[in-house]
Amino acid sequence: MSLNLQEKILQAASELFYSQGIRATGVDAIVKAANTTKMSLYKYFSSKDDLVIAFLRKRDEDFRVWFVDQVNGKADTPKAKLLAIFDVIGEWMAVPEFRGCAFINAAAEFPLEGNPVHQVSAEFYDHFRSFIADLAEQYGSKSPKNLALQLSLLVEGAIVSEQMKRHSGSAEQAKQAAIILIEGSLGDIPDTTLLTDNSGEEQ
Amino acid sequence: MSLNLQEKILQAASELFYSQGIRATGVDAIVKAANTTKMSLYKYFSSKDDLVIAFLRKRDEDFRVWFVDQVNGKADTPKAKLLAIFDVIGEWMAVPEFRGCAFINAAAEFPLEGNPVHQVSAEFYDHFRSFIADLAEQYGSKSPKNLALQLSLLVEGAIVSEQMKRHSGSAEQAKQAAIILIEGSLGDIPDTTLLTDNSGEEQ
DNA sequence: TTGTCACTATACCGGTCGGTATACTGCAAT
DNA sequence: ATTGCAGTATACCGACCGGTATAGTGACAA
Repeated sequence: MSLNLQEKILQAASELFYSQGIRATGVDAIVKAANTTKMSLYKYFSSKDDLVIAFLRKRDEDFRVWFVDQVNGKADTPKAKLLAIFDVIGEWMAVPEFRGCAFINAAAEFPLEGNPVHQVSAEFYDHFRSFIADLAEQYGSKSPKNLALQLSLLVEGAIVSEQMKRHSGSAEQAKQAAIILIEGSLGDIPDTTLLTDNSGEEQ
Repeated sequence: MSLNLQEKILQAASELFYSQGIRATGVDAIVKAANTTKMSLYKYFSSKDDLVIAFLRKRDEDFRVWFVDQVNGKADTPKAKLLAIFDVIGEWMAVPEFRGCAFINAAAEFPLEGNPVHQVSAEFYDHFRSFIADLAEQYGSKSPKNLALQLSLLVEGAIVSEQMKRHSGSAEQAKQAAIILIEGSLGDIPDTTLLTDNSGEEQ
C-alpha cells in the first residue's frame, strides 16, 4: 500500500516493461501510467536506462524472495524442494499476465554482453543456479553444480517454451525430466562426466 | 553469390535484426547496410513489419535445412542423431556472432501472442519439435512426443543460458542430461506419466 | 508570513522513427 | 529514338523518442 512517488513510478514502469517490452515502452507512457510528470520521473531516475536497471534489480530481489518462499512452502526435503521448483514455475506460468522471464526478455532486447541491462539479467541466473546448487548439495547429488545447471536449463527452456505457446505442458514435462535427472544424480549411476567424449573438465 | 536487390536488402536486414535486435534496427540503418535507398526497400517490402516477417520466415527455412543437414552429417542411427543435436547447437553457440535464438528473441521483443512476429516464431519450434519427435519415434522411445518436448526444453534452455553468459558449458550439460533422458525413454523404465501426481493426460 | 520543498503543468529541444513524394539516372527492349 | 522500368537521390511528412527549461501549485515549518 501507500507507495511513495518513486516507488509508484518504478512499479508503473515495471509493469509496462514486463508486459510490453522495454524498448516498446516510452517514458511518456510510464509517466501517464504512474499519474505523474516527466519532471518527477527524472528527479528520481537520471535516465530511462537508470529506470530499466532499477526495474531489473528490484525484480531480481522480489522474484527470488517470492520463489524461495514458494518452494520452501511446498516441500521440506531437499529432493522435494528440487521438484517443487517445477510446480512453482508451472503455477507462475499459468497466470494470464505471464509474459516469460523478464531477464531473458531483457537480455534478448539488449543482446550485447557488455550492456549493463544484459549483465544485470545474467546475474539473476547466477543467483538462481546457486539456489538450485545448494539444494542439490543438500540432497546428496554427486555433482551438484552439474545437476543445478541441468535443472536450470529445463526451467529456462520451459519458460521460453511457454512464452512462445501457452499451455503446451512445458512445466510438466520439465518436471518429468527433472525427476529422472535428480534420481540419476544420486550415486547408483556413474558420474555423468564419465559419459562425455571429451572428459575431465568438470569443476 | 550475386544476390538481387531484394535478397540483398533482406540479408542486410537479417544480420542487423539478429545482431542488434529488431526494434533497435531502423530502416535507415538497413538501407545503408544494403547500399540502397528507402524507396527500393519499400518497393519490395510493404512495411518494416513485412520485412521482419520475411526475415523470420527465411531464417526458419534456412536454419532448419542447415540444422537437419548438420545432424544427419554427424550421425547415422536415430539415437546418435538425437545426441548429435547437442553437438550441433554446441558448435553453433561457439561462433562469435552467436546472439541466441532469433525466434526466442523476436518473441521476447513482441510479447503478445497474437502478434504475427510472435506467431511465426512459435511455428519454428513446432517444426523443430516435430523433427526431434520423428527421431525419437525411430529410436523407439516409449513416448516420442514427451521425449521430444523434454529435449527441446534442454536445447532452448542451453541457447538462452549461453546467450546470457557465454562459455558456461550449457551445451555439454544439456547433452549429459539428454543422454540420461534418451536412455531412460526406451522401455526398461516405467513411462514417465506414471510418475506424475496428476496422471493420464498424455497424447 | 515567508521560505522551502515535493510535485505539477506545459512547452520545448534536437533527433530519430516509419513511410512517402518527386525528380532523376541509366539501361534494355521495341 | 522512344518508352519503360529498376534503381537512385533527396527532401519531406507527422509522430514519437529521451530529456530539459520554466513557471506555478499547495502544504508544511519557522
